[in-house]
Amino acid sequence: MRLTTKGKYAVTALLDLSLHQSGKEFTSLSKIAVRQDMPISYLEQLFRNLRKAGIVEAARGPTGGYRLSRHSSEINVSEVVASVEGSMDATQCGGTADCHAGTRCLAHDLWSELNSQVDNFLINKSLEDVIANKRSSQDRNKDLIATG
Amino acid sequence: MRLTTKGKYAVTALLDLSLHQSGKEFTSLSKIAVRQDMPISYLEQLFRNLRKAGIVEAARGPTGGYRLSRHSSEINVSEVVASVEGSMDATQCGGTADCHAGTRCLAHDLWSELNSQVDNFLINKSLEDVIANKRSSQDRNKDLIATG
DNA sequence: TTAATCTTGACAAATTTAGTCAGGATTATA
DNA sequence: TATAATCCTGACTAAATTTGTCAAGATTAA
Repeated sequence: MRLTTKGKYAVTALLDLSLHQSGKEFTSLSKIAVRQDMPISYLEQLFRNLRKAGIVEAARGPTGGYRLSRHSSEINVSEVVASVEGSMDATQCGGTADCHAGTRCLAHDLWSELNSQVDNFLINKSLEDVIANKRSSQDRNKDLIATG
Repeated sequence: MRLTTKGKYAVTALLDLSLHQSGKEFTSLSKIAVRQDMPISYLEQLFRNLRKAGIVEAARGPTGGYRLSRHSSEINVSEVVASVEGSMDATQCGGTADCHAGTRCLAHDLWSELNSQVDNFLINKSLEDVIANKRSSQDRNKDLIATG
């Protein structure tokens, strides 16, 4: 089970894309790179995978860049992470249950269950959900200021 | 967030220990190594940490080995994993929320929530629980055979 | 035509994981 | 007391993975 900066960069980059996308225009990687403080050449590598996975669309040339293929409510965090770093599977055997001399190891079911927990959580989190939580916390602060 | 063979070995080794411990006797690493097909020198490294964490007790000399410090129902998987590979924290910042130019990044709350999910799950799983699940699945098979 | 973008493949540095090794300390048993 | 089985410790190494970099090309708005 691994969740590295690769997957985290991908999620954050898409959140940035989502926040700055109004309508159908494209956002360039250089803008994301500056705003989120990420190496642009690394982003290029990640967006290759995001495009292959059908999560973003690209346009070349000036005014080009990337945009989400679907609405942010239709993209979940699990598929984003999976697209750049493969399955987060926690079992030693990749689910085949041949982790110990051809049969399932003592802990196999434990890791399987952990997989389900994590998957369920991430599949049910859309990019929109993540942004909404972020907003609501900001709104709370605004309210505090507004109401003094 | 990482869960590598280090943590998985540790959990499996303790499950083995728990299964073969009747009373207060000690089990040698060489037996665990053979039964679970793990490198003994690697186990030595892991058991250092498990001992420091107060999860196992050691005895030297012939008839020596390791045993659980507490009952298997009082040892949870989270502390076992943590003792050999440190926190599984998924945030980029280690929880300090300074992941993006000194302030929290767009995804900070998401990874924090993921942490809680995983932690809650693993803290509430004792070694005994894991073994019980294993047993119950075996029992089910026995029942099938017994009832023909 | 130019410059800004994406596109692709290969490469490289840094870090982490996984595992080894040699020697020492302790202790039950013969 | 000698022996052998164990734990104990620190340092080391090899392999894998992560985290990038780089160069050259293709596309396209202005």
